Amino acid sequence: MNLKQLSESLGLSQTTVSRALNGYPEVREETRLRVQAAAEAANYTPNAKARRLATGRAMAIGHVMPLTGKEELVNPIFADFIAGAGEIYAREGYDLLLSMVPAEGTEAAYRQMAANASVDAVMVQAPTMDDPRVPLLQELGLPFLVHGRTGAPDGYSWLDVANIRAFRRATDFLLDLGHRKIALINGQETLDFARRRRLGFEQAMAAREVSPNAAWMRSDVMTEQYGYRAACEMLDAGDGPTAFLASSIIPAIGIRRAAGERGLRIGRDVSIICHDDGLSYMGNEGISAPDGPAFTATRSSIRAAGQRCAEILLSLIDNPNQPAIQELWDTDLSLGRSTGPAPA
Amino acid sequence: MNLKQLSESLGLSQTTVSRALNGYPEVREETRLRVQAAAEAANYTPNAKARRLATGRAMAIGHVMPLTGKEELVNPIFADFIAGAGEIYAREGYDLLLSMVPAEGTEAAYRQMAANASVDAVMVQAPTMDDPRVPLLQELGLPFLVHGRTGAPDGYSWLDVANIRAFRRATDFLLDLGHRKIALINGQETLDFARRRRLGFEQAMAAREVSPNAAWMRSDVMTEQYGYRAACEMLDAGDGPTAFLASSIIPAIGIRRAAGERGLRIGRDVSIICHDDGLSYMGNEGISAPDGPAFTATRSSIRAAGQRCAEILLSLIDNPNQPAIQELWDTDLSLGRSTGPAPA
DNA sequence: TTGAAAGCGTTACCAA
DNA sequence: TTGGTAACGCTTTCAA
Repeated sequence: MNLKQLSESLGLSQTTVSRALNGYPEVREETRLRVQAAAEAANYTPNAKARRLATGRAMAIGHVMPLTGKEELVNPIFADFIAGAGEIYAREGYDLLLSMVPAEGTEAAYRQMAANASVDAVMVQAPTMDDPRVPLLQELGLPFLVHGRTGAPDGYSWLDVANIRAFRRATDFLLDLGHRKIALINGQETLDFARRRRLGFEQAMAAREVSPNAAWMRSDVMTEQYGYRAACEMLDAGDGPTAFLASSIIPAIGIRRAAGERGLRIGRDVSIICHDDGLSYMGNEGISAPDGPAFTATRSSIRAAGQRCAEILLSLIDNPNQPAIQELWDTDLSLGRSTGPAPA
Repeated sequence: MNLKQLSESLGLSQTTVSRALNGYPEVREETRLRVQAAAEAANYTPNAKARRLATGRAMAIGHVMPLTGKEELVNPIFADFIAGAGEIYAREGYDLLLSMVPAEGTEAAYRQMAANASVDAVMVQAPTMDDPRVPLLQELGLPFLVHGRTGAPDGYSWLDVANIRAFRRATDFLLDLGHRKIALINGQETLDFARRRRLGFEQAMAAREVSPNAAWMRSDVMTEQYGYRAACEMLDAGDGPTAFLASSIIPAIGIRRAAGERGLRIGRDVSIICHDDGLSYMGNEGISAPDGPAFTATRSSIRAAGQRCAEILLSLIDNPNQPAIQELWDTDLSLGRSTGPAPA
């Protein structure tokens, strides 16, 4: 059943039927109802391909996932974020176009998308301090939303979690438990969030006049190896940390392993907290078992972030000239679980 | 630049230019070259939207990822598989449409895709023994390829790894090292591959006349919790297994944790092997650190499987009436790493 | 408030 | 081997 047939069956023109179905105001209400009923009855769905051609809109959003050689894994949070965003896309009739490309190929991927107008907008994930995608997408004139921020977070739209606050809180939580010997297993500081997280950690420590041990503040690509080795070094040096604050679940798994091998029980001898809101897709995996690390960002909060990001992104398509939208989200803290008692 | 302008600039008809560019045989070679050169020079790309309408083809492949409540995570292997498949799709001009939906919503998702013809074919992942998607997609007339097999693997196309052989080999490997007390941490047997893997394990054990301990053969949703608890029980019962063979990396992480907490060193006191080729997307995460579990399916082999699956799927679109294609792949074994010495 | 008709940019059929 | 032209199914402009 297509528009022509439907309109003929109603004794109306295609124009009127189209207008009625698309919510144009110049249709008599009675007509609209009649049309809607008929469309429903005939199980009519407008042909997406024809609509795309006629409107010039792709009715699709692009998600590009860069894969670097170092990455063993994809951030599990990616799935929740996409699930949330995809829900909104589907509701609004948009498709989600995914391309996973080698990191070197991302620019080409975006250019391709722009060239053949296969997407109406793009979601940008895991931004670096000086992310080249921002100027690129501006040049291409493709609407985009950054999940996270770059070093110069102006002139474009983003949604970010309050990383400084999240890490200040997480650190406070450990301090409240009596921990003083806290290690920070952070991501690379070329990523905006890593810098902010360190700041939050430092602020919380300073507020209690606890000086952080420089040897316990690490910053690297967040692999399990990294977490494992860092924890081994710290724990084997004697008088090691009683708590670890990790920037992702991946190194936290390594930390847990290092602790386990030394007979240290998580939640008893050593505490691990990790915060992973999906801003980093660098070698992350995830796990949130009881007795494992406590999280400061939950699956549902990440899904909600995905939804909100999608909403903003879609609104950007319709109003390309509006001022940039910038939203700072507070983290959905779910601490207090298995983080271990205070040291004596 | 569109076809009309290009053809006018060449003094040819749109028809001829279109034919030249699309490799139709009835074009004089000289003409074709001239057209191709002009297209190149003008940086002409056919408008995908118009082409879709004219041909009726969506030029897109659907990947539906069901999310169940139980899943904490997405299989990391999913990324490699998609990256491989996406490479082929991109090369052939196809888009990858991803939808992550709650498990209950998958049927609706497929019906939607079929109804508005938004995809030309569908990739089916993680099939169960009696997967309803197979008859559904047959009913919908949507070409599809199953990665894995259902219990009745006939009448449709699939690509699967030789699970029996993979597990026979992995078990042999452990037996060769001298292990006799081997635990099998398997997935649910509603999944075809889990049954096959058990068979492979049993065959290898039987061939050496080692009788498996029934208490050490587990089958469940592959979460870390599951692996952790199973390993705890086995290790705490006294005279526990010296080696674990896991059906996914997720439970392997739990096993490793249980071992660590008991002061057992992986690769010294206990061996862990896991095989994860991406056939299960149920709560999997992945990790392949040295000194961690050894894998019997590597990232590159999974990527290759993704590529091959994509090739087959695309070929199915063009020849809808050909007999079903069924390919059984051998696993790219990468054993021999950190699996631990034989017990005394 | 409704309708006729002109796009949108291809592909594909039928003639030449 | 090439060209004219009718689809493809919608949206949108212009008239009524």
